[in-house]
Amino acid sequence: MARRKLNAPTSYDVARHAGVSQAVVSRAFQPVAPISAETRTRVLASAALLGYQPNAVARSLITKRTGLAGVLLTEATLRDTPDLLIVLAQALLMQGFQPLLFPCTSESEGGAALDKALAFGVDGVVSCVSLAPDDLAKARLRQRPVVLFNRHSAEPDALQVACDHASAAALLAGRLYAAGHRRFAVVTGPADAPVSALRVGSFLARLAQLGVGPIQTYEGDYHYESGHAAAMQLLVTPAGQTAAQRPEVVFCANDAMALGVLDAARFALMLRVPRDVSVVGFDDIPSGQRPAYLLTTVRQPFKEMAVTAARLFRDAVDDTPVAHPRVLAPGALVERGSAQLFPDSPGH
Amino acid sequence: MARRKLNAPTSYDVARHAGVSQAVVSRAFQPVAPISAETRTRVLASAALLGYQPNAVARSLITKRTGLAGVLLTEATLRDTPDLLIVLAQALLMQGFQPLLFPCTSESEGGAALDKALAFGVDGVVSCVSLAPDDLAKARLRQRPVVLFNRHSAEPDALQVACDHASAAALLAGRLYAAGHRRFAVVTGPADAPVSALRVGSFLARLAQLGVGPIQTYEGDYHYESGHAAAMQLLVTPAGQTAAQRPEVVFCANDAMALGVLDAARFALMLRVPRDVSVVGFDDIPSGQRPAYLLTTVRQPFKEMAVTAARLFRDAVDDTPVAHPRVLAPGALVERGSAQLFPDSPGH
DNA sequence: GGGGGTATTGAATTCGAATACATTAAGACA
DNA sequence: TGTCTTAATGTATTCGAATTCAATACCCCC
Repeated sequence: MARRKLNAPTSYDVARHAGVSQAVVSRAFQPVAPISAETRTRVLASAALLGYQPNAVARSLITKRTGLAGVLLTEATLRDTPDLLIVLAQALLMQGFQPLLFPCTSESEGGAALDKALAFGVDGVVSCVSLAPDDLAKARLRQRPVVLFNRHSAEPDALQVACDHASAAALLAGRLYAAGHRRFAVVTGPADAPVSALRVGSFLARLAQLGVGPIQTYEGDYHYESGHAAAMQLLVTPAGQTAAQRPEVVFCANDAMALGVLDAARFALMLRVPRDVSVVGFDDIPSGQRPAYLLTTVRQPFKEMAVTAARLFRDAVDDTPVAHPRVLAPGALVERGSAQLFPDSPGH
Repeated sequence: MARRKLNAPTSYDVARHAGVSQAVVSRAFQPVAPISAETRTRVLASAALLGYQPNAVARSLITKRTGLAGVLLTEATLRDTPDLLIVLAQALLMQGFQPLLFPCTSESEGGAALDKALAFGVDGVVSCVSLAPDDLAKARLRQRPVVLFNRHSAEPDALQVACDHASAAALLAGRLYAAGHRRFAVVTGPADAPVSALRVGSFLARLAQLGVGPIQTYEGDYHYESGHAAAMQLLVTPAGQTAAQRPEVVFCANDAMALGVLDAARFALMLRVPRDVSVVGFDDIPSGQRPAYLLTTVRQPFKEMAVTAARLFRDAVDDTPVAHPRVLAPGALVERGSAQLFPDSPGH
């Protein structure tokens, strides 16, 4: 490996220029250290003159801190809810950590991504992908905290911040039932998506509780197109069958698919929404808020979740004991025009 | 600062276990180094057993390489075109660099972000925000290459990959003119957005060339809402004025605003699109592709641009001379239903 | 004026892996 | 068999800042 020179000045250069020892230069850059005010200003002046900045790599070698936060997330998450990364990055920065990105193509890559993150010397990890118990154990062994974001671990003291998908989905199911709906269909996310399982599982459980069933299910992949395809299968009225067999409600594990369902229903199947069919999703992505969609959905309080996660993260990195390692944030039901939510509404 | 212990094994631990010197362990982990095949496998076996991974920080201290690529981008870019980050991250990973994120609230924060990135010891930077010549000079002094992504620098040997916004915008203007349109309005991005300036500037220049003018302009902020507001101002027909004064075409500096214009036109102003007004944008974001919008726009070849940028980046980091430091990728006109693009179409 | 304390400073060491250089072993060949 | 070459290994040093510990200076007060 070619030894490339960096023209960056070192603490020794500054020391020579300021007429002090290297140790003093080092101290001048720490917020609290045994150094007189005059010396500090003189050293900082020399440093500014020479354009010196402490070398983060050398510093990390001895402090065991890099100031890096590994952020694990799937491309699907990044694509569907870019806001999540934005607020998470902001929150981490606020706590003094720079987000180092580990994009994963699928949920199964979490372990490998964690290994990579640890190898990079991150101070800890915020994971928006699933991690096996073994992976968590490895991180713990290395003293690297892991905050699970919208992911769950059985370990009782694991740090986790999540939206209460289950409660929100159950609430939604109840609302739809109360509005008089009895024929439901569900579009799930990919089989390995834990969040989809939570949402769908809880939705179905609540309906079962209410005596509704059986419910037709379509396995999607979180993308718009799969929602479209799902609708084409779930909502067509085969020859000889009446519209009375058609589901009144399609619940989708995320908004992207719900938009696909909506478009397929309106533009391909010529159904009126919500008169002929109600469509509900999960996430509250921006496009669903537009007048062209007005999607009824559940909003995750990403901002609050991110701030909480970042705080948990910092406390864990600092070894500050945390009172509540598991935080569940309530999802907010956002009622818009894509679903019939009242029993007395026209059409019923 | 508390000296926290890391339970991670070091190369010395592996050396002891494998019965070799530390230097040999180091060599076992380099792809090409003077070490016998048997020794290497033995060392790697010991390493695997102990769970050893070379400490990236210590390695970086001597190799002057961190394997980190600073990625500077605005939150607006991340929100509107998350795909860009996805493909850019993938491309950088493919070249062996981990993306370290530096989100910027505005274009003006580029310099500060660059400083931070350099302080973190990144091997180089891919910047999707503007940088002043001074900033570029600083990075050059530190031997840290900077690849500008969709941003421009006057320096002749600056590394840059960009979409040819100007040509695409001019082409679009020509197409609209040829279709018979003569009354245009424009919604720009924020004043400090260079890409908006390019797109709008070129669009207007082409129209001026064709003898069209003057053209009403509205300064937006790249967000949906500002597009909506723009339409409410640009497309209303004040009392005593005829529809003949209304712009036939609204060109928006990005898709997000174009969707706002579209929705305002259809749902608030009750105009038919594209019969009453044509709306065109720039970016080809997913929501514009849906049947609810069918936005006519220009697609940037992000994938190719990202791959090119990552290759430039790697070559620059490796000091490999690059033949073409400035790459301009053509934008593709995507014709959909939101604009009247043919002279003989009904409505004219 | 001297003892005890405090505030600064400097010299030396440390972190963990990479590498220049020295050394040894093995094989080639006359 | 001895020399020369090449490959493999070990030893010692290096990267740059943080930190430990010793040394100094200064001040207070009896």
